[in-house]
Amino acid sequence: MISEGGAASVTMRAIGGRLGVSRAAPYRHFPDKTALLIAVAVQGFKRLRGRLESIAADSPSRLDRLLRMGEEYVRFALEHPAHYRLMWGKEAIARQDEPELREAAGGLLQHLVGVIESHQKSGEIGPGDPRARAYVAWSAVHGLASLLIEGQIDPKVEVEGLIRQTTETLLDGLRVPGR
Amino acid sequence: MISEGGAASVTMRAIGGRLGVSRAAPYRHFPDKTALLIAVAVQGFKRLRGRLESIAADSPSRLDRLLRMGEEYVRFALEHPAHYRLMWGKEAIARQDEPELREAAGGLLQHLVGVIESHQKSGEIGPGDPRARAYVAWSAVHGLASLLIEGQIDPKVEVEGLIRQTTETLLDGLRVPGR
DNA sequence: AGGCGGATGTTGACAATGTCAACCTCGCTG
DNA sequence: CAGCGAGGTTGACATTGTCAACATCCGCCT
Repeated sequence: MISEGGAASVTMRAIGGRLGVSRAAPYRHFPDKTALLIAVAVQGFKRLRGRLESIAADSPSRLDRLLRMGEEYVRFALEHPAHYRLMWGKEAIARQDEPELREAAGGLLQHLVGVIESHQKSGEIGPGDPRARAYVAWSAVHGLASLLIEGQIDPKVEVEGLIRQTTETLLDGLRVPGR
Repeated sequence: MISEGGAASVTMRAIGGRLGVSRAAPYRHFPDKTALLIAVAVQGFKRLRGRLESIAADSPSRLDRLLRMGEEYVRFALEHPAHYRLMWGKEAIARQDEPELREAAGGLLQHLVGVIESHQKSGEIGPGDPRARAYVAWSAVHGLASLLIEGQIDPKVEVEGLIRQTTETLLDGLRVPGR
């Protein structure tokens, strides 16, 4: 439903109708609309993580791996814009800290940190707190994904090229030894 | 109101009440709640642009300028999280392409492109489509700002350091000549 | 001065929505 | 076989965005 009509079209009543059930039925399964949306968001995080991990698995060749992970990340966001937006929007999900959400996002980060550490060991990425470097990498891809999704990027720009350039520039920066 | 109670607290009635006026009064000035929010978002873009331009103005020394612009960008987002979120959320602003919004955001981009071009001329940034390079830079700071605002970054991490590291890594990447 | 129009504001009303409470209705279990 | 709990239903309510009809008031034209 998110994909089809945007987050605004996701209403308790519509969910019920879609399932051939009444408007209040979802409340037997989720305490809140917020809780339901969080569950959907968490599922999104898990899918995204799965995709990134499968890339890391079948692409052992070194730096290539991080590059492809970044590209895949952005591609996921482009394929499921509404879903991706939901994963981030504290707007739609009006709640301070949902442990499940934090955990799902944390898993993603953890995976990235692991990859970065391995590249640091092989010297392809400069030293320094891998967590901080992971945040930097994450910022780059997340930022690009957001800009693309929100339509802030001139449609005339060739998207695949921009994605590649972003990931490569990021890697160039991370490669610099003295930091 | 956005700062105080989040975007959810911004209701037509509350706006009216705040101004000592009735609930429908705002409709004499904006056709829509969406239109009103867009106006607020546009104002946010203008303020942000103003801050970035003033930095560019009083910091003619070369690369330092881009660095400080990036830091200022993230700082703005941290100071006005709800406002910054509104500027991006297609969630809150359910509308396809609002020309005013696009124009405001475009202005920001244009300024950034100009700065990048000047640095390319002086050789501090590698050649290539300045527009594309601007998108890359924008992605980095926007991504970091988003992650910080949405509370995705471990609060134990020292924020100012992370901001600096992000901007420096970005610059390192942009500096690489052969791209 | 007098009147008129446009800008601004007000109240009443309506539909959509999230949510709760009271109630129903099975199928499984002690 | 009685009962209980999971799942479902309808009725109701407050909130909200929004429109229509009506009121008010200030400045301008004659």
